[in-house]
Amino acid sequence: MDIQEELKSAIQRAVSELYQQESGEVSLQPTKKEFDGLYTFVTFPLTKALRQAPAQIGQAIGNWLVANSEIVSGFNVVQGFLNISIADAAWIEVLNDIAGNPSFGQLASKGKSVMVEFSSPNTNKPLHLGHLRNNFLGDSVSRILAANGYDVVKTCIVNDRGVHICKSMLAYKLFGNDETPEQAGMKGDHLVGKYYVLFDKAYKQQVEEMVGQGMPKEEAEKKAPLMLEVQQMLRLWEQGDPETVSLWRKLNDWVYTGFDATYQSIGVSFDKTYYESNTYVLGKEIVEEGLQKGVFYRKDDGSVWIDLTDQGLDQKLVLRSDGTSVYMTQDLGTTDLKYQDFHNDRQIWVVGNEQDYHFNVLFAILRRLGRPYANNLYHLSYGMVDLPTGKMKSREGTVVDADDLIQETTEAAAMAADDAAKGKLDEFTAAEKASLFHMLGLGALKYYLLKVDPQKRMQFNPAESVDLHGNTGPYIQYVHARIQSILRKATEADIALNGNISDTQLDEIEQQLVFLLSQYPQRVKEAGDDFAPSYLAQYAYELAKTFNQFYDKLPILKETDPVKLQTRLVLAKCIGETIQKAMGLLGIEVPQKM
RNA sequence: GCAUUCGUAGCUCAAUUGGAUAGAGCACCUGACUACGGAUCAGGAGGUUUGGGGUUCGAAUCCCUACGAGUGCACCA
Repeated sequence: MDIQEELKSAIQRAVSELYQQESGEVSLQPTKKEFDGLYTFVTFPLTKALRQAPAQIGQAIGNWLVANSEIVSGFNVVQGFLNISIADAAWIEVLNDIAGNPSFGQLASKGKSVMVEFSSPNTNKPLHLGHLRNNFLGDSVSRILAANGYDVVKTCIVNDRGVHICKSMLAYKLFGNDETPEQAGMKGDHLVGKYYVLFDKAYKQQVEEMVGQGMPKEEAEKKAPLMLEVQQMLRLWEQGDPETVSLWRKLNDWVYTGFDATYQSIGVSFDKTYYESNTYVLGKEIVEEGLQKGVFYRKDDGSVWIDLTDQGLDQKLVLRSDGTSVYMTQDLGTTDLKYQDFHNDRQIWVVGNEQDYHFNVLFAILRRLGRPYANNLYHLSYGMVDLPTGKMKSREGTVVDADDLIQETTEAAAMAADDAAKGKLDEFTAAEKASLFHMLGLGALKYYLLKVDPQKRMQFNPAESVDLHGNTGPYIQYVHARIQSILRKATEADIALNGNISDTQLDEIEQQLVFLLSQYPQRVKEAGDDFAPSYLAQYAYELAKTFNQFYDKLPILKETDPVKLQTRLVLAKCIGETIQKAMGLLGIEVPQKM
């Protein structure tokens, strides 16, 4: 039973019977805590059409509902707000429905597919905090879309070629002495990152020396021997020079091994990985096509452009005068390629907001080219992650490394367990403990990054991110463990959960909990519509918090009335399952014990 | 300069998309049957939603404006 839908249609009937008018779409909102009731109907919008005072309308509809709807048990009117209370019997029916539906919250298949592209790292350095926000968002949005009934394809485009990786390659060639990750005792991505930093140091030094000898800085930056060598290396790579290519392979392989370990550690995977070294030449045919269609135009020097000034955008280059492609050309090509590979109904990119303009232009071009998919593209843009000390800058060494961060949060969880778990983990093996602490540490981190609106720039406070109290991942994980403990005790006491609860009187907080549970599918939908994991983070917290209040207020196992005992156990079980599902959509696992 | 995003408690974030007395957590105070798991719960204090104007029954939310912050405006990716 869907109480909300029934209420809506009941209100529509009320309006048409009482006033002989159509109310149109009825929208309900949760009642504020200080008032009685769980659903609120706002009557202000009806005042004009019905020519009555808001409170009068509320009274009339309220009376009608109590008289004509079985699910409505009472109401009160405050100004123009009609607060509606629902009968216990209806809540129990809802709870029985939820308890009997294993796929509660999984919405019906849409018969449509969506591609989510995220992560998309460069291969010259390890993943850092900013990447984590990206990965967590992309992974979570993929799960949310799947729960919304889409077939989801997760992709990653690895930027494995270009000047940046040549910098690491050159530094390795000059200073590396054939060092391997094993010898260095480092993950491959960290080792390659080390040489990237070394390059930058050596390069800066060269530039400084040249400036000291009187050369303007800009000129020195271009003419520094190291930079010239990097560019030569890139040319050699493009020509397929065997030595260069083999060095490139070696370093990239190390990086991939390192990335794989990180991805596995954070629980992220992809259905398909594209490599830019394979796709960077794509898009030139599209430029031809655009010229023929008159979407693009060629300048005298041979470069190709599109004029988007009528859309408030600029003129944009799509092909250089020497015939080589730019970023935009490649993205046109890969977008087409991805569509040819999977024919997804929608494509989503999880990319930082510094590329907002790029995606505006990309989508505009694809629309003008008449691509059939062009109206179903979406850039999930997210803000940067700042440190309390300011902005992260990789060259200044102020980045927070992803692997280090996960290790720190895991250690924090382990330390907290020492004084909090108090013997509950005694039967755990060392490996089980390690995996639990990883689950908790990662849960803290993911929750911390996902609970805020993606669009907003956010601040990362290391101390807060490992906090396990209050509005945090571990708080919610704790509630799940707590519920499992209760259910275990029930089993030990031979209390069977027969699932179907008979009518009984519910406490206010129990109603509140069933109400929250019943909201879950709608939250899943909203999170999918808005690509907003934060909705589910908040939902999980709200559910966990309300459960704790319930737990504190009412006995469960100590309850003597068998019907109430049964009701509370089923309620607890459903809350545990829903917490697990909601957290699962954030990519966060929940423990049986902690 | 142009474009764009943002500005909410001391700090980090919410606010069901225009609804009621703007809510949580952290930090700070005060309390809770020797815990059905205290990684908890109850309470206190903390706000002119950056300032100013407008729209309307009603604005943190929409419009205008000033101020402040971020990002983008490469024949880089």
